[in-house]
Amino acid sequence: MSYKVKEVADMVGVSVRTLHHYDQIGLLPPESISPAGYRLYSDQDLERLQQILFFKELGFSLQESKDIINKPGFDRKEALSAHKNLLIEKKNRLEKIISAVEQTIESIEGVRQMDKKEMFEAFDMSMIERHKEKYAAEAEYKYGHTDAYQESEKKTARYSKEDWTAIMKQGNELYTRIASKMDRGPEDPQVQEAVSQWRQHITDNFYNCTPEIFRGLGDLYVNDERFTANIDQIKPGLASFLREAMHIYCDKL
Amino acid sequence: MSYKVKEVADMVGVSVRTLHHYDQIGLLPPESISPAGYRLYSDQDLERLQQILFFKELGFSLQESKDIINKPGFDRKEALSAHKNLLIEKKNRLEKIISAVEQTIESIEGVRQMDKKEMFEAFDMSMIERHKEKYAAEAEYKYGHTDAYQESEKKTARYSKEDWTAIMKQGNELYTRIASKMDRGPEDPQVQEAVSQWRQHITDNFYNCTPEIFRGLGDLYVNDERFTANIDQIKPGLASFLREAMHIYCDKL
DNA sequence: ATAAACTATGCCGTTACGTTAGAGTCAATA
DNA sequence: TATTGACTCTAACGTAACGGCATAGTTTAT
Repeated sequence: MSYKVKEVADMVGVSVRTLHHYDQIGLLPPESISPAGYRLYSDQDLERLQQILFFKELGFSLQESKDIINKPGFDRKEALSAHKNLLIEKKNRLEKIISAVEQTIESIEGVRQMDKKEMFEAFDMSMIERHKEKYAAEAEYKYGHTDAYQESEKKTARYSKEDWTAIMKQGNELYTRIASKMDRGPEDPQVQEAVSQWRQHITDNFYNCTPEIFRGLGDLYVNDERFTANIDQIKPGLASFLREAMHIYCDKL
Repeated sequence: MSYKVKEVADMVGVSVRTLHHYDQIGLLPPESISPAGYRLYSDQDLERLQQILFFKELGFSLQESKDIINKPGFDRKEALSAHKNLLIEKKNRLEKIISAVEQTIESIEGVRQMDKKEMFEAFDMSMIERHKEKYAAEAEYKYGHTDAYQESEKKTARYSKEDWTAIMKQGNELYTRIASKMDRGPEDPQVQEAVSQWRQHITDNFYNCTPEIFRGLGDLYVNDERFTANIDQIKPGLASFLREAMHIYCDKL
C-alpha cells in the first residue's frame, strides 16, 4: 500500500510542506514516485516518519534525527544522554527565568501598589487593628485583658508616621509577592513561606499573632467585604486565595 | 560620553554584529552618528541595551522587547504574566520530554545489551562451564562420575555456533528482564519467575541444574569478580541482586 | 607614513518549515 | 466528454537573530 502526501500528512498530523521538506533534505524520501511525479510513501516510510517526529518531539534537530535513525543503534544512547543533560540545563534555566519574571512582576506591582499606598495604608492597618480589637474584645470577654492586647497597644502607640510607612511597605511587598505567585496554588512552598512572613510581620509590628488569630484574619479577608474589595484590588481572587493559604499554613502548625 | 560599537560590545558582552542588527531593526539606534558614519552610543543607549538584554534573557523576542520597552510601563505586567505562563508551559513540556528521554534511554540500554552479545556470550557460558566443571570435580570427588556431569558433556558437545547464539540470546533476555525489575526487589514474583526460567534455561541447555548447583552459581556471581564485573555491566548491582534472588528461589523449593 | 585596529555596508547562511504562485494530474460530475 | 474541484509538483521568498565574510573607508599608534 502506498500513500500520497496529503494522506500521509493527514494520517500523521504534519503539513504537506513538511513532507516536501523532509524529502528535500533527504530525511524521508518516499519509497517510490508515480509516473506523474507524485510522492508515494510506503508503510515503512510511515514508521520512519513516526521515528522522526518522536526525535523531533524530544527536541532533536532534523539532522540529528537523521544521524540517529540511520546509524543502527550505535550512538543513540549517548546522544540521548547528552540531550537529556541539555534539557535539564534548559529546564534549570527556565526555572531561574521564571523566578526572575516573578520578581519583576512583583516589583512592578510593588511600584503600582506604592502609588495606591494612601488608600491601602489607610485601610489595611485600621482593618487589622479592628480585627485585633474585635478579637481582643472576645478574648477580653473570655480572659480579661490579654497579653496580646496590651502588647499591641504598647507597640503601636509609639509608631511614627515614618514607622507606619515602612511597615506598610513591607506589608505591601508581601501582598504583591503572594499575588504574583497565585497560580502556583495556595500550598506552594514559596506561597507558604510568604504567608509565614506575613504572620511574622503582624507579630513583629502589632501583636502576637497566634495561629487562631491568624486563621481568623484569613476568614476576615473573605467575610468582610471591605477587606475583600481592597485585597482583590491588588489582584482579583487574592483575598480568598490568601484565606486558603493562611488556613493551610495554620493547619500545618 | 559616547561609545563606539566595539566599546559597547565589550562592555556589555554582545557582538558588534548584534549592535548592527539592533540598529537595523530599529531596536537600538545609536544616539548619534559620527561624521564618518560611526555609531555613537550614549549612556542612555547603554541602559536601554541592558533592558533589551534583560528581556531577551527572559526569552522575549526582540520585537516584544521593543514593544515592552517603548510603551511606558503600561502593558508590562500583563506581558510579563503572559510570558510567565508560557515559560511554565514550556517547563512542563520539558519535564515530560525529559522523562520520555529517560525512558528511551532505558529501553535502549536493554537493546544495547543485546548488541554486546558477543562479549557476554564469550564470557558467560565459559563461566558457567567452568562452574559446572568445578562443581562436578567436587562432586566427582565425592560421588564419582555424576549424572549431571555426563549429561552436560553430551549436550554441549553437539552445539553448533548457531545453537550457542540462540542460547545466549535467551540468556541475555533473562538477564535484562531481571535487570529491569531490580527495583521490585529480589522476592518479587516476576523476578522469581525469571529466576526460575534462568535455572530451567541452564538445565535445558547445559546440565541438570540442581538447587544446590544453582545456589552455588548465585554465590559465584558475587564471589568471582569476573562474573560480578560482567553482570554488573548490564546494570550495577545486578550480580548481588541475582544472588539474593537465586537464594530466595532455592529456599522456597 | 604605514600598519594595526576598528568601522561601515551588504549579502549569504542558518532552522524548519509557512506561504504563495504557476502549472500539471486525477477523479467525479454535468 | 468536458469541466470542475481536489490534489500534486517545483520554485522561491520569508521568518528570527544574528554569524561570518568581503570590500572599503577611518582612526590610532608607532
